[in-house]
Amino acid sequence: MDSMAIRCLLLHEQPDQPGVPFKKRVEDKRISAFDLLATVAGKLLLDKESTPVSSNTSSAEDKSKVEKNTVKEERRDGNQSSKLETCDQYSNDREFIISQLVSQTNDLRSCSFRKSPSLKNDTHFGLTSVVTTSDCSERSGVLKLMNGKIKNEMGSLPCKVETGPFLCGASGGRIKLEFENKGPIHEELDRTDKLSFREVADTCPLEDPVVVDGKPPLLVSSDSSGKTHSYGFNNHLGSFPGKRDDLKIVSRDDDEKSSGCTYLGPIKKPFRPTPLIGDRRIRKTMTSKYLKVAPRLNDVTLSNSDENLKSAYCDRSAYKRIRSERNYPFKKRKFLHYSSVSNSDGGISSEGISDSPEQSINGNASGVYPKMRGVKFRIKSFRVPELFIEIPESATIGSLKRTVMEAVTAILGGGLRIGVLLQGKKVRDDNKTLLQTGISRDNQMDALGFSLEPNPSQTFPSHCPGGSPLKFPCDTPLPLARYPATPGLVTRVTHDPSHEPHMHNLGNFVESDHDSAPSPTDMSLDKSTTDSKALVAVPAMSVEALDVVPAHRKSKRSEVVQRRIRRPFSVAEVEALVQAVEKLGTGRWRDVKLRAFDNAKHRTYVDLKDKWKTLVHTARISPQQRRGEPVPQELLDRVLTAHAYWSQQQAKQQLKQQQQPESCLLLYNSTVRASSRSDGGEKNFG
DNA sequence: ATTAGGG
DNA sequence: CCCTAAT
Repeated sequence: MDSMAIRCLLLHEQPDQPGVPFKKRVEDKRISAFDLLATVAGKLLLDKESTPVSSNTSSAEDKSKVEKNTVKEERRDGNQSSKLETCDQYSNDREFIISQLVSQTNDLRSCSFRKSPSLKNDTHFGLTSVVTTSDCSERSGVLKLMNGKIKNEMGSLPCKVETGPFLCGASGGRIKLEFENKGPIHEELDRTDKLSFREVADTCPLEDPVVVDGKPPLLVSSDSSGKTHSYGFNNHLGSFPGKRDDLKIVSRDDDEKSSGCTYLGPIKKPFRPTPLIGDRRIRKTMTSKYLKVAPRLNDVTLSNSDENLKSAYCDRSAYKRIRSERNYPFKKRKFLHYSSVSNSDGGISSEGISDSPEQSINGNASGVYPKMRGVKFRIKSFRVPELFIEIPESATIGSLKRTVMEAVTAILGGGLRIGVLLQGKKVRDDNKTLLQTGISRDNQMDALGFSLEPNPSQTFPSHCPGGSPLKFPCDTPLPLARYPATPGLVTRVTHDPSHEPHMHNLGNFVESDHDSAPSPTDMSLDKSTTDSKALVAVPAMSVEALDVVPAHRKSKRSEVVQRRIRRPFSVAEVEALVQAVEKLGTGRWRDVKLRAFDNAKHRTYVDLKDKWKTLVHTARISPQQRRGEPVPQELLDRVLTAHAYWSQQQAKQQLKQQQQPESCLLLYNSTVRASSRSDGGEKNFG
């Protein structure tokens, strides 16, 4: 019946694939789209054997051949119809795309993987497969768009749902993707975004042991308590002898202490009987507290896992919003205990960089580095980006699942790219070698991380008239701040005005958050984004969503919680701050934030408060002692004036409060008395 | 979640 | 900016 299928089409055929072709597995529905992506992504990063990719990733010729990648989905559900379409503008460096999801049923969305023009004409690789996710959520799982909507609403997200690893596929828990590439790594590994899907596919070890802990997408019944796991899926994959790489896809429990389980073999251990809805657990959190299920820092999760979706049944409104929160401030993550993961090779610590057999790297390496040394990476997991979903209460769980699947599909459909983060900064120069970049087996690799990024050029449904069901959060999560995205990389989607928060920002000057903090490396802040005053949103999955934290952190003690990047206030911001404070006073930072910085997601009320503090200080010191971008004296004067005024007001208030009690019984006269007394107080201060 | 302050 | 304490 409603079986949803994801068809992956790679334009080229891959000739030599020993063992059971990946293609086959996909076709056999043994692997989910996520798996595929995860694998691809993982391979992309890790398996560099074949990457001499040289310069022109895609020639003009190639471009011409690029097929319009589209993720089109149309659904006619009652009176709602939505269409999801990605633009076909692809940057050269984006090589793989999930362009279509093909559903076997009429209302399914289709998506297909298409490889953009290959870097090299000589290679080829192709894979035409169909992944059926039908059984994922429910037997009758259909990925048709539901009435649900995925919104970009940020605030009130009463629900937190913990989703399982794959939308379809493994049961609850996050899936970890671990790679241990034993093969040589090309020195230009950082050139990730130039890898094409083809390349990835080429190197994709089809025979890698892929074990997924969790219910098999196909043979699962949600009620199956203990045996929900692996079956089918695992078996299939497990049957593949893993040789070249040790690829482990492990899904692990989301619980705080979730200790991942890595199964190398086809057999996986039972998950603790947890209420599962289909393949995903939904946890209700009656309290508005976020579940602290942050991922371990060194994990790269490929699921919403940690991101607990807040389940919310609190929202009585017609819609329930489910928010998959992912990027949560590192702060939260830092508290995670690193329960010793029972993972196979467990150590979080150990795997840093290890020597690999030296391999001759092709010409590219140029003789600069006579001895090419390999670097070994291990990515434990990737996380899926944040999604906001809105769906009618009347919707069924099944539709919910489908909606989520849809959302994810939409994201994936846009294509992903890999980002490399070093010391929290994005390494954009794809041509640098690892060594040049500072990634060598000798260094700590402390801050090396990878991230899945949305395809920049992708345009999400935001444009769809009538509001598309998919929306991405307009705010940019903190992570972004930490890992400043390359302006160019961040997809900026024009917001749907209807969802735009009140903009009474004084003068609206506060540039929405161009989150990409001007990082030193990125002075090329393209004007394009800067120019347009239009509010832009960064697709949820943008950058950070998929943050990947270094798999090899020192883990010692320093869960080095990276500090937020410094973002000096611009004069315009100071102006807005001053104006807001003049009006609201110094004790209402939250209001100040809302009023003047509502669009600047990276400015928290605490930041504003701190800024005010420094402004006051700055205003008091001599101009010579001031540093940074000079703030107009006029503004500083206003700061002092406002500060003095509000300090006085505050004092008055305190006086009142001290006096109020006395007259509290005199309801009738209290006001009069209080005011008269306060007047007196005012004089004292004045 | 906010506010206030010290660091 | 971060961190805490107190709301």
